[in-house]
Amino acid sequence: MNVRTLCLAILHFGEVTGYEIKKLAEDGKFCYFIEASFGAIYPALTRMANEKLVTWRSEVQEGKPVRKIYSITDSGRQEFVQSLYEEPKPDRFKSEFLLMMLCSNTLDRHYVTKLIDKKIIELENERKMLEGLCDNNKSSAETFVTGYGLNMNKAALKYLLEHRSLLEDQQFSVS
Amino acid sequence: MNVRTLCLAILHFGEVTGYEIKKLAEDGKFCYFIEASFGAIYPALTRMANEKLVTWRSEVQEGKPVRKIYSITDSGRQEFVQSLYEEPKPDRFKSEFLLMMLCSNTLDRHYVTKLIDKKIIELENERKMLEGLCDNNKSSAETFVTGYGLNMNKAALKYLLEHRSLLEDQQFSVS
DNA sequence: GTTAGCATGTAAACAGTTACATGATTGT
DNA sequence: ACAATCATGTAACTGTTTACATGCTAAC
Repeated sequence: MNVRTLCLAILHFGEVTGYEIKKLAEDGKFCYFIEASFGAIYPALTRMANEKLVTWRSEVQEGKPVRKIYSITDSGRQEFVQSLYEEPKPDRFKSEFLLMMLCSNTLDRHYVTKLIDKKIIELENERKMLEGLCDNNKSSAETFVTGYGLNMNKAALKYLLEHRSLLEDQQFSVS
Repeated sequence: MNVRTLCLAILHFGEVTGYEIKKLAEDGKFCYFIEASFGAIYPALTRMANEKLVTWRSEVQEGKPVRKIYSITDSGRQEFVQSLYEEPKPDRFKSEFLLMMLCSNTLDRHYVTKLIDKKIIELENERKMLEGLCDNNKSSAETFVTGYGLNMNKAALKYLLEHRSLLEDQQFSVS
């Protein structure tokens, strides 16, 4: 997976601007794929427009910058669907929080509690976001994917609440 | 998180070779942090040895290559613990599988079934690996972290089994 | 008055991947 | 025979991040 494929994937579901791609990959419906910065998205879109995988039109708005609205072309869609038949890389869950928890006995006890509290709030906010997404699903595939994320989120939250004492009641080393 | 911090984190828990760091970050106890290739790990260790954050000794083995066993130094440990007090980046779950499922109605029905079956086997293998890790935990922090991973794995597996019909019973587009 | 959101884009710098090189042993 | 495991390392390449540039609106 790279920024190119991410853009094609989002464009496969409808017209968007570069700015919207960023938002959708960050928070929205497409948050399970990769993160991408503007410095990666805009050049990718420009290159793909040259290669005729996407096209765009300008939309002038009053008091706001011009929007470049991108659409996927037939050859773009073809390349995208073809990429779906390539061997998927294994799923990965990565967490700096878990590294901190693994080393929690070398940290300050109150800092650990603060980190856990913050993580709980983060998970609750993510849950609200995901529940919002679930409400306006169109297809059963969308229901499956947003449901998957919500399921993982709830599992993490439940585990944290039930097992945080394992970390907070341990022996802390003095520094 | 970068390769440097990953190496320091693993060395914080004991002496290892570059080769072992790769394995531990791939499959082992440290699989929740980042993936790193040999081409990233070896130069990182060499650089950190120059900076006196780590040291190493050679171990000659018969019929096998020489092993360079790395240890963390006091200043290495100091830098590492300090990095644990920096704001953690949000956790992320990334999955090419979910992208495929999101687009499953444009794929071949049998291919979708095959992908789900493969994912189930992958999750079961991961579960066995994690259960192996859980058995030889030393601290409650380790118990917490391996338990977290196992909990997420089980939640994913359960969801997949209960909801796969959502994908397999949908209307597929003809190509 | 400052921050955040909307919106696009460039260019230098960097981190990390991929491919290659080497070589013995063990398993299929 | 061939692939896999153990084990270290280099170098070219590439993809991406970070920082900068621009500018208007709305909220706090």
